[in-house]
Amino acid sequence: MAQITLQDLAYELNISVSTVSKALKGYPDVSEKTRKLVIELADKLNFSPNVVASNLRTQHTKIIGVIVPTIVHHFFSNVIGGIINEAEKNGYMVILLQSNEDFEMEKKQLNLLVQQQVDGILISLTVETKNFEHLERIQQRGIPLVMYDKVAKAIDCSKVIIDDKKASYDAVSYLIRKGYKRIAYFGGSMVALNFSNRFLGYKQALEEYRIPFDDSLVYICDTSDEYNDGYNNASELIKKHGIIGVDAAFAVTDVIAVGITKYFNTHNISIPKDVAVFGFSNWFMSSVVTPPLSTVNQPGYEMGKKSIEILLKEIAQSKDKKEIVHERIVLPTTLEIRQST
Amino acid sequence: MAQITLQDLAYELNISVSTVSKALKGYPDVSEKTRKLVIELADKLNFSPNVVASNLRTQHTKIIGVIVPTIVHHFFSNVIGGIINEAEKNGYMVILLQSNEDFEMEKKQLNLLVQQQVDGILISLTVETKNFEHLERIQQRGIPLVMYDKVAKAIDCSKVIIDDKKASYDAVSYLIRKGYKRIAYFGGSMVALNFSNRFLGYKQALEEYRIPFDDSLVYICDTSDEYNDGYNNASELIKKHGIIGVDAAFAVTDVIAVGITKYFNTHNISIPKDVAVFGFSNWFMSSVVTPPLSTVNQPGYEMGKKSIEILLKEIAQSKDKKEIVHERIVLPTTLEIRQST
DNA sequence: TTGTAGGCGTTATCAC
DNA sequence: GTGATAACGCCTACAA
Repeated sequence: MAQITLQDLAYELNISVSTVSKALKGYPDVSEKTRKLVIELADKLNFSPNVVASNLRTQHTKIIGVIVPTIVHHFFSNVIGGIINEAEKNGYMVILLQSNEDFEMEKKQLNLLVQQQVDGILISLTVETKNFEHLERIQQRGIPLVMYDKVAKAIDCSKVIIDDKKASYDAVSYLIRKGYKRIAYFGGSMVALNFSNRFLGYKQALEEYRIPFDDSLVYICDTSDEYNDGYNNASELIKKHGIIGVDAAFAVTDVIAVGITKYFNTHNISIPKDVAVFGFSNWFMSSVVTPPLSTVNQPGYEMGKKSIEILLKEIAQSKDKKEIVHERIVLPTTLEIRQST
Repeated sequence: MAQITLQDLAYELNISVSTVSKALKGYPDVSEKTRKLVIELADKLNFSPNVVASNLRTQHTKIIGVIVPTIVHHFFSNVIGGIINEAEKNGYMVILLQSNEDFEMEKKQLNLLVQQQVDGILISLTVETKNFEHLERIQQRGIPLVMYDKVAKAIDCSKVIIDDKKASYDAVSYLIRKGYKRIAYFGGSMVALNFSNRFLGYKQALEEYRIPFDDSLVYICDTSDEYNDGYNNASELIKKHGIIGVDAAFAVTDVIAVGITKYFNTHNISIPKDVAVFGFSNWFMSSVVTPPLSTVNQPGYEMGKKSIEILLKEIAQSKDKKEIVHERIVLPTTLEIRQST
């Protein structure tokens, strides 16, 4: 079934293609009568404009590219939801790509997006990303770029993040103020900036409240199997310190915290009486485990929404050749206190 | 920063545009020497072909459109993951749209995808979708269309689904064989085909094992607040039947089941001793609640993967003008038996 | 082996 | 108010 084009309409009505085009786009300089005629026929024939032709002509695609480390992830799927909803409201569509935390993939995908002539790019970096030439190349091309969640300091562009250090500082301070003194830390690979910042927040809180930092309370979990690693490390923790050597555990993700919870629950360690547990992210799950988990509320949807808002603004600015000023948005996190602390 | 084009390369090398094009695309009829020259220069200048121009010319975009009811949903984000991974492996990109269970949105989005000249469309229908003209129009246009999860019988296209009726029949049969006789049903709106099928499976199992169907054991939960509605309906259930009038609850989603679990846990009703609980979907969460939930394993990733495999096949067939034969894939579900039953 | 030329469907400029 | 014409950047017969 051949697509029907402006030409077909023009031919049918015995007018020129340009008039048809103008009529359809509501240009003022076409008579009411012909406009009606055109629109009627277009409707009747179910005309659907070919946007790739239009894109070629107008030099923009109304498509934005989004790269995300992993889609199947409560936080990121929220981000994506925020991005897509907001994009659509503004007449943009989203091409979604998943880097799987693979640096080479990230580079390749950025190229694909460039070739696709996307109007802008939203990216959360992989953990591996230490070299930023591919990102610089995007900027040299003049394609607006906004980073979210996992960002690169070295690149001068708008960024939307949370303050990981502060968030974990807040959580740990809360624990301390509640009277907990021996607070274990369950982290993820320090290679990831987010995680190392959360560690910094942990240490800062200890310091500020003059609680000695104890290396033996720090456990690093494998991020690819957080639940079981949380469980196993909780077991290690208790083996080493017993129930009296530790009174709280701060985990850097909810899944780790849930693993810890599981271990405690199955080994007659009462939460929070024997040991309190604090998570990070506020996944739905954290509200339904027993006991419900105190956690850091990480605003994924807002992060997506804000990111694309900024991107869209920069796209507009760059089209108008206005100077674009980069923003750095730090979204507030809050503590969701439940029964585990 | 102006994009660099084939013309620029041609000019620079003093050869024709078509030779450059051929060289870049590895055509056999260009000399080794010029090919090298071209590729070198392209690399040096960081040339990136404009695929929208190419798309216009070749009449395909290597983009497929995906419409999903909701992104922030464990099952669907798995589906999306499967789609995107498989698409990328085959050189396709994905435009992701979210219908939010809104029929008008669905129609509009389908139009957007048509205008965008996507090579194919993957869709899971909204609950509201009772009229299928918009889908027929897609097919009239000759755009390959595959439906997954929520499909329309009336439309003749490939479909990838699970057998909801059988899955719930299996679950309930399992309960019966385990000795449970008073099995409550916690469903979702019967307007949704998936849910009404699950209800049918429930009834079929009862029938087959000659257990009388009892209306008062059926509870319909509000799908927009499953957790609380599961909780509240569990309360209703116990209010009406007490602990002796019911010995199991089959819920049509894991979230409902978790709500039920919560109610039982907080009201000293022992799972599974007093009442067993069975869920549906096998979200991660179901494995970490207390007690771990028996549930139906619903293969989201595979559904996405299979859907796009079929779509890609049909795209190829339609390009080759081969006759395309529609498939109907019913992905197997399994029972994940844990400690709640 | 290389080049010429036409066209994909739309939009924008400029004449009429 | 309308229409002719020239791009946008690439691909591909076909010709040289």
